Amino acid sequence: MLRISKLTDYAVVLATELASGTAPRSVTRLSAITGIPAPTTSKVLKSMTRAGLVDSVRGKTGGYRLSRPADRISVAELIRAIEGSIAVTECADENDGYVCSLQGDCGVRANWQRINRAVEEALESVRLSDMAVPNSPLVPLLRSQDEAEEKRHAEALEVENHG
Amino acid sequence: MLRISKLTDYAVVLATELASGTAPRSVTRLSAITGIPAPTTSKVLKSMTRAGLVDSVRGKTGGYRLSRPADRISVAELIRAIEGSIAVTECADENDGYVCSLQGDCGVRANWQRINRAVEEALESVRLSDMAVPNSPLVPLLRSQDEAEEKRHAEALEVENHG
DNA sequence: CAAATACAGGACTCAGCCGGTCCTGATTGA
DNA sequence: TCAATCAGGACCGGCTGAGTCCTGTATTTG
Repeated sequence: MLRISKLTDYAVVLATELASGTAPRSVTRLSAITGIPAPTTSKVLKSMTRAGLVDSVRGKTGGYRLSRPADRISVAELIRAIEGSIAVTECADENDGYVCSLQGDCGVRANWQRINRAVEEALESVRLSDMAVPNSPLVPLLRSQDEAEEKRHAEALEVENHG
Repeated sequence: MLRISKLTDYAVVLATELASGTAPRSVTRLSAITGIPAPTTSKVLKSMTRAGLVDSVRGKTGGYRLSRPADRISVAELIRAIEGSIAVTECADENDGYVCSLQGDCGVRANWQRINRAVEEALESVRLSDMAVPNSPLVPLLRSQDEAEEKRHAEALEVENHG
């Protein structure tokens, strides 16, 4: 799993759609285009508005439009808009006043926080404009040659064990 | 959010503990050490056993122990052991026979899959042995200087909008 | 001004699953 | 044989994710 919510997925789809024009489009319209149920579409867009990612225009010719160019909106921001903060583990949420019920000094905690940062930064680097392109060269996460090599090794081992 | 489950967190904690020795340790023992409730500890270890990450030994002197050296077990494997597959979005799950209810050719889908891969590879590169060390230099995910620069820029903008 | 169209902001519901417990075997060491 | 241990379920309660709906407010248009 390691899931992001369905609503977040919708947010990305809607944002991608909005990226294709500048005139505000209504919930009804966007719902029809994307296939996302109207009330849900509305709900998602409201969250995005509060997060400052889209602007809303009321009245007869109103609707929603991106508040910034698509290359200035990151996937991480979209996730945050819908889900609050990005925290892989409860104890990795740096904003939260969470107290761990397990043994006090589990060194694991600090490491989760770093993994979390890593994931967050990866998502930060993917922009809405990248998502709009069907096969853009996204996030070249693999770092060095040798790390890739080690990885392949680990995967090979794993196959042995699973197969 | 973008959460992994609490159980997965437990799995990492337990595995980390197991990494500190080779003799099998019982659920009771591990529960006492980690602070994780015994039945839950048992449940998690059973999943890990099925996934081939730990070996179980029955009988009076039985218990659990790692099936491999800690540097041969990745965080990704632990996650998979508990949560099945690693899939950021439902539609990004390559194993699943999921049919998207939205409009047919959303280019977003392929991109989610790639983000997913990126995250998965990042988690694959983090090993249990890394988690055991309080402050190991984990996943240097940031790639190039300029990307980091652009990121900072985006964050600055975001602060403006939130403040 | 009045009507129609849109968004804003909640309250509300329903289902799924996560976290947790417990029970009944099977296995093994003493 | 007895006690300790794991195996494999069933089971349950509560949270929250996904979705709907209702009331209010803003804006355009005739």
